[in-house]
Amino acid sequence: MNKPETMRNRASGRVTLTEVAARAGVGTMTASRAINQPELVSEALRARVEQAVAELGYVPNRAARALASAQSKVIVVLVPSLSNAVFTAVLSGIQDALGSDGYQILIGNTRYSDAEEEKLLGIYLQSNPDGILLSGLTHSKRVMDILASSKLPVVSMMDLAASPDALSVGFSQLQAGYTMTRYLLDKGYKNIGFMGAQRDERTLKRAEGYRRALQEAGCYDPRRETMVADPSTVALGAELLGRMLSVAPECDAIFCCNDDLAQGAIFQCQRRGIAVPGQLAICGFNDLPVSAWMNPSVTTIATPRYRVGFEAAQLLRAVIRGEKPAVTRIDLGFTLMARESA
Amino acid sequence: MNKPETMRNRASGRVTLTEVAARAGVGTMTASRAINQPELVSEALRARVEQAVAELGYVPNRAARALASAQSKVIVVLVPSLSNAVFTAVLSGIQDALGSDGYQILIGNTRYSDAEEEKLLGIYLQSNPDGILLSGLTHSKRVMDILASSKLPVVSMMDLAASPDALSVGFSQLQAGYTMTRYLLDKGYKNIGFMGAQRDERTLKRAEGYRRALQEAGCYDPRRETMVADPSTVALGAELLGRMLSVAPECDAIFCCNDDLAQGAIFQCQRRGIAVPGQLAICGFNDLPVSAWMNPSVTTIATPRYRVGFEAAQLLRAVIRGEKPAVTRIDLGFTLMARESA
DNA sequence: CTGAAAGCGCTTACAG
DNA sequence: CTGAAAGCGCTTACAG
Repeated sequence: MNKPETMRNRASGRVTLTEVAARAGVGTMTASRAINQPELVSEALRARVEQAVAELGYVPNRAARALASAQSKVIVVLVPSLSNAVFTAVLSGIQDALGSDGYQILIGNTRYSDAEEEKLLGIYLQSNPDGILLSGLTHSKRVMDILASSKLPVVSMMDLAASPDALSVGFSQLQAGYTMTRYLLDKGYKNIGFMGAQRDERTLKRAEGYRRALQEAGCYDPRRETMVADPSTVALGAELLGRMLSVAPECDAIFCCNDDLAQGAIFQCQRRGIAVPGQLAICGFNDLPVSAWMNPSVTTIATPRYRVGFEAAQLLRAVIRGEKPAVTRIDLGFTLMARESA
Repeated sequence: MNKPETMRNRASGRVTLTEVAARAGVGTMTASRAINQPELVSEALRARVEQAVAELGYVPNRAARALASAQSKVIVVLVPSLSNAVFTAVLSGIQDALGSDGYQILIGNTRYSDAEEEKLLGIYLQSNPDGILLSGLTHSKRVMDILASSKLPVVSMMDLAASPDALSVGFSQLQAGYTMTRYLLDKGYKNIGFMGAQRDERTLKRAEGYRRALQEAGCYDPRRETMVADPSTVALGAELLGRMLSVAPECDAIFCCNDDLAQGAIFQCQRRGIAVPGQLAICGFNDLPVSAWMNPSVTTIATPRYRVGFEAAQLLRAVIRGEKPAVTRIDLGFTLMARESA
């Protein structure tokens, strides 16, 4: 009566659509339609199939569906960090934009490494994704090649692409760096330093904006620029402040490429008895949660990361559906938050 | 010569194993073996297949593999939050433990919601995962039912299960809450308050430890307990401090269920001119990055979240491989960090 | 509105 | 060490 052991071995042991259909007394593909396109099926039939699903505890097999339909409903997201609150906010935006649409989001953490990005991309491409969300504009040659040969739609997040052919959602990192530096100049600071970590694309662009503003004002001095490859943390901010002050004690203001650096620098000043902003002004970037509350509160650039994720996901979805987006470069801007520290 | 249009329609357009095999002049399944179990194949053959893979740019189709092998190599991870640094550290640990093994990690953010947890579980079960990593011990009846009927191996993270039949990796949240409160009592504080957010399982257990210690010492007063459902943030800590002080101005110490609450409370004290710990001692939980650096530095409990993720993933993998683990309840402990704020 | 047939791209037994 | 056949669980044309 039962199938012989060897015939059962291949099966997953789960309830299949065929069993649901049999129970409902319909064909397999009618059952499929009743579940996936209920509007194309008679009311009574839908009810019968639904009941069979419930009774049997049927769970669709996504792998089978992906294989048969050549559509995975998977979207790959690559972010450089999960410990950075900026990118977890981006992820929230993506989830909110995509979650309800049956998409599965594959999150890859590249840890600011090109090699890791290549590896993750290779692995995630095996899932035959419908589209890709990438952080930043700049990627290794191999990543660009892989992306090109995959022919998949890609949206870049956090910065604005130069070419309107590329899809991007974010704001000008360079502009933001420039704006913050201009703010410090307008406040009368002259010897303005820059502290950067990670050497990632966005930090470098902010530094470029910083440099440009100072050069225009005729007070750029490369001695006042400190850039390290380590990840951005409060501890690093504390350390870099010491380094900066020993190299360039004349600094009257420091622009930190991220808020955690600024927070660490301020804590270090407090320990050393340096008044902020009295003796030294310090500002950050991103407006992380602690910045508005600590004393002194941190002057910074608030960035629309949640919306970046949300809009990027929306844009990608539109392209996947075959729409030709009117705007390919979505500028979400940024906001200078003038507070106590600078 | 070409297949008619209608025959091609179903295909994904990607290079298949069959094409790789043809190019290498071997059978499909030999090609499969050369790729997946190269040690079972002759050196020369492996080289030929490898070359064909490279020339054609072959990317395996994960859905097809999952379907044919009834093994998805997918592991589902459900965390209650991504903005909480505790869980991003857990995720890092999981990735490090699993990443190199070909596992794909499906991350679900339940946002501290039972309904969301049920929904995510239902969706992720469609991917036929090999195992599940869950945060916490307590879940809704529906989640427990779904889990049971899935028959999948499950490891609970962050706390220790009562039963040795369940797999769990973490530490005793209750013990930790007790320990912190004992520390405050030993320092001579009598009117010790508790500030909690989220009302999640772990917060409730820490509160229970707090209560137990105070009851033993004969100085428990429910008026000094403030618990809200909102997510734990610095801003909330600042707000709750105000609330606590208006209800129970006699407080001489406050135990916050999370560091961000403690940080917010301390910032608020600074704004109100309340000396910490002179007039009011404040301590937190989890040892988040800012806590060691701010002034005053925050007395807290350091929790081994990275290792929780790492060990939980290892344990799950062992069970998936069919091993019977010697220890089903892995206690990673916690460390009291006595600093300046209490 | 409903269904039988074919096929998605791979792997599992099995045989040589 | 190597391979032809069957099948995983679903959906896509196509026909009625």
